[in-house]
Amino acid sequence: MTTILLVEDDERISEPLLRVLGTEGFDVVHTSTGSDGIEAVITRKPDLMLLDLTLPDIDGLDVCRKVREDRPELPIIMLTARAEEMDVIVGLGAGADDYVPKPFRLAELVARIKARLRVAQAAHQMPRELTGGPLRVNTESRRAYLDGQELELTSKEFDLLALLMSRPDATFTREQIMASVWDENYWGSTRTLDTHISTLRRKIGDDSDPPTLIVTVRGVGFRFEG
Amino acid sequence: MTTILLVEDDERISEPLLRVLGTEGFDVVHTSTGSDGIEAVITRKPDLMLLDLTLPDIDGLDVCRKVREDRPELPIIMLTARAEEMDVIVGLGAGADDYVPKPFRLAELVARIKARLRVAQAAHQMPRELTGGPLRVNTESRRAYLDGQELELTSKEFDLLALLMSRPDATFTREQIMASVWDENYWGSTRTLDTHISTLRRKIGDDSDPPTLIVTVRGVGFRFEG
DNA sequence: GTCGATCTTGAACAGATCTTGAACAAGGCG
DNA sequence: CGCCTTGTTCAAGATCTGTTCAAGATCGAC
Repeated sequence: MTTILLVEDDERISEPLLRVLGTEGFDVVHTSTGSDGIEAVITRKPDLMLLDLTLPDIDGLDVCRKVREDRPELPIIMLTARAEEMDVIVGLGAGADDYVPKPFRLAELVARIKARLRVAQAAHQMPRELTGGPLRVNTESRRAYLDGQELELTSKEFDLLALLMSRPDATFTREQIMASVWDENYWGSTRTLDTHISTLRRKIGDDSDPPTLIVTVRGVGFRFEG
Repeated sequence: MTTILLVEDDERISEPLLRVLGTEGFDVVHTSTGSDGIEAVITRKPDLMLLDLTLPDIDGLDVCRKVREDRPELPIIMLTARAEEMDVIVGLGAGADDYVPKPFRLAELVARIKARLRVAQAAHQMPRELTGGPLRVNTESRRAYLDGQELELTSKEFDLLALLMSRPDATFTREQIMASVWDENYWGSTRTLDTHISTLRRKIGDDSDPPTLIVTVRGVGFRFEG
């Protein structure tokens, strides 16, 4: 569950926001003051923070800096009263990730929130892990594991497995696979692909008959089933 | 000098933008088509990319994805014709860092550009001290230690080791290493890299067979395992 | 310019990896 | 069932890759 912290004292803004974010499936924590907001960052560990620039107690920029000390990676979106203020904020370099001038369209803010969350996620789980069945594949380190134990795959075998596992349950045609794992215009008119599928199946322990992990789609290609 | 690449075919938008960005002290490269844009990313090495969603040749989203393959860290700001399109873009997850709906205030766009550059810079700062296994590397003093004892590394050897250790367990392709330690467009079609890996391994005492610190990923490149 | 350090290059080797064809198995269709 | 097509497996050999060495080129300090 994704938790969003909203620090905003103006109810005319917070009320509709809470409603929309709720329907979008987010878990929303709301505070009206900066100090409560800082506390909530620690206690509620939000995935993203929406921060009003003008708060009754502490300046939003100071809240931002304070939060940055503890959670430098937390995505923070600043809500500013006027677009002109953005220059100032950026100049001050408080460390917000995004700035949305009020008034804003709710859909736009939601889009920005999702964009920010996606970027944060991408940056954090940089090791792109593909899992399916007993297999785990890390495309960054180029290692593959069967039941937690590392497999010794060759380059082609790894590419092949990673491709199939990138879209589990999707059937890849032989042409697609050749174009992706081999060269775009390579045309080994032979049994090359089958041989690799064969050794790969053996290495990943897919020895039932017919195989259950890498499934043959006769006349078309292959499919990975997690 | 900070270089910004603007990919935009509509002159009513690009013309004022070029002017403002120029006065802001940026070095601006302008292309009108997506394919020229992709080329400019490689040849001009921009620090940030402004990308129109609708281009005469390639869809802006495809340009974005293509660029992401080579330069995953390049900040990309998408210019979208209408705010409503943002939802779509975000949903498609092409990997832009920010989305600015047209029409936009120039000051706001400039603010966003500066914010994005600041974030990118902060994220890029290499940690001064890298450790892994018996090795410790200080990128500031450019010294490396093996079990606390200083190593005598040449410049290339140091860069190579620092690069590999900057992301332990990540496999770097030969191309990535050459682009990073040597020049972007250097193409020593020879065994240069291997020779350096070889001497580096000897110096860091990685003499088991196969080596355990700098691991060969056959057909791809190398990986540091701490 | 000279000298030493560093970097690059090509050759030779070892070994891993890939490809190929053949033989066989399995499915599809009349 | 018989025939054709398609997929699987195997072993052999071709090809590709990485390692190391030694020599030559280049660079930088003096």
